[in-house]
Amino acid sequence: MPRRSTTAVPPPPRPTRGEAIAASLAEEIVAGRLKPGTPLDELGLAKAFGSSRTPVREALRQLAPTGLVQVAPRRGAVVAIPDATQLKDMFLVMAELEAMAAALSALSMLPEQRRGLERQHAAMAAMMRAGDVAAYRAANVTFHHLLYLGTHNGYLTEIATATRRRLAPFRAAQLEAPDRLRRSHEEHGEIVTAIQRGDAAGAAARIRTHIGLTEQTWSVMAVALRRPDAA
Amino acid sequence: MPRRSTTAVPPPPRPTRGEAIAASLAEEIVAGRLKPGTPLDELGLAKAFGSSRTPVREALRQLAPTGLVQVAPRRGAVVAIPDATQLKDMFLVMAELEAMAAALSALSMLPEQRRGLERQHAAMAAMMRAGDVAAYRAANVTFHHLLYLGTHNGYLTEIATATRRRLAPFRAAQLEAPDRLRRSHEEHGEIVTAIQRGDAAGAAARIRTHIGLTEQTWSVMAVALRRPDAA
DNA sequence: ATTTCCCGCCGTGTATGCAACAGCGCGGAA
DNA sequence: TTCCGCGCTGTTGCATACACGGCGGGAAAT
Repeated sequence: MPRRSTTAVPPPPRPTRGEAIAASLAEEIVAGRLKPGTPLDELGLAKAFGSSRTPVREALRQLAPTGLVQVAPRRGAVVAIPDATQLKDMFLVMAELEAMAAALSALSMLPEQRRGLERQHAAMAAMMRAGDVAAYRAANVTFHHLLYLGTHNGYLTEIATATRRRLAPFRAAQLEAPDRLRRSHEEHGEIVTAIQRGDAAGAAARIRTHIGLTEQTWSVMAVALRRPDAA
Repeated sequence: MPRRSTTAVPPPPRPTRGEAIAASLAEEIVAGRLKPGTPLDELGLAKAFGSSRTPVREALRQLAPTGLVQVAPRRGAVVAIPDATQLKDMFLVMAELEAMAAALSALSMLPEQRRGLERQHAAMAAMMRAGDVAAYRAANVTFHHLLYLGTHNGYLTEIATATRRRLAPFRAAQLEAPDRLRRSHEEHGEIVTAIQRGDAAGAAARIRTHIGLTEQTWSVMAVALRRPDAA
């Protein structure tokens, strides 16, 4: 369950209006309902959320550092459009972050965390067989999040999650590729095995491959997504 | 000429008031002039900066995700106080990010970047010999930044810089330790050599050690910093 | 017809005002 | 004397108002 986890603030007593809007917008963007390039008009959003411009502005400012939206000083905000280079950069870093997470998890996951990972993996097997892409995708987020938590490193968890979120809009369709679901699950299996074995290097290597393949799969579809305005 | 609004070309045309305040505050915090735990009163800051509360609020909201300040929903903002665990987490991630940067740089630095790195290192030798800690510290930031730039990976540069900034307030005194300046420079030398040799693994290993030692040095002084100004 | 300049509109940046909440000290009761 | 409740004050959250700047459309000149 991908819960927003800031560094170490366990009780978010009462979310402020701006935070609520930020969360809502982030959700919309990550889910792909707000497409890259969409202009985010403050007044429009304000009316949509039934508030004034102030909380909307705060939300946008809050989202900007996450990379989900891009704000130009006097020209307003749009849903972020990373170019191909940036995406490649992010995938590379992502692979390393995940590798680090896998390695750390292999070493320091607690027994019940290991069981949880195993359970998650098993559950995904069923989804894979059923061809339920939506469920698998959701479960996949959890799977990787379990890896992060296994590191017992809050900061790593934080930036890995952020990177994953930021990449999410561009991986939406990635699991749709015919054989991808099965292979993804296979790769997960190898990762889990390595982790259970305490094989840090092996787990890291396996997940690098995993992300690398994900990236390649994505590249294939990238062309289609590339030109939003060429029409 | 078709208007090409590239997204990641950051010469900020005209910084807005909020951004200026955010930058200023960040500077103050990183430099250690605003100590962790200091409450950041909106109205007070507004008067200090000669503006209204609005830009100050934006600045604080903007700074919160960077981790430099912590904002409690209805209780205002304070200069961030990471606990020891968080700091350890961050140092660990930092070490890996730098390792990754060093490895990538070893492989893909351009000739003139390599020359620049060498030059920077040479300049720091002089500062080291002169015992000019302030200059060395500033140059050190540049040194590591050159490493990031050498990767030609914008995202890595981004998060490594962010992490370094976030850690900065807690390393302010770190180079003060007697022999640290000389050893730091020695380690830099080994890193540079490995990079020039194209030895990615070696560079990564060297810099892991470098950061690790930094962390240890820091731990020693942590005790002193822990007490909230008992003196 | 095309290009260029100017003007008006829309949207953002900033200031101010109002309401609600949090912290805190004071007074009263046990 | 100590503990609890209550109102007060300061600060934040949000809304509204005002000013500046950018952008696009239209008109005029080439």
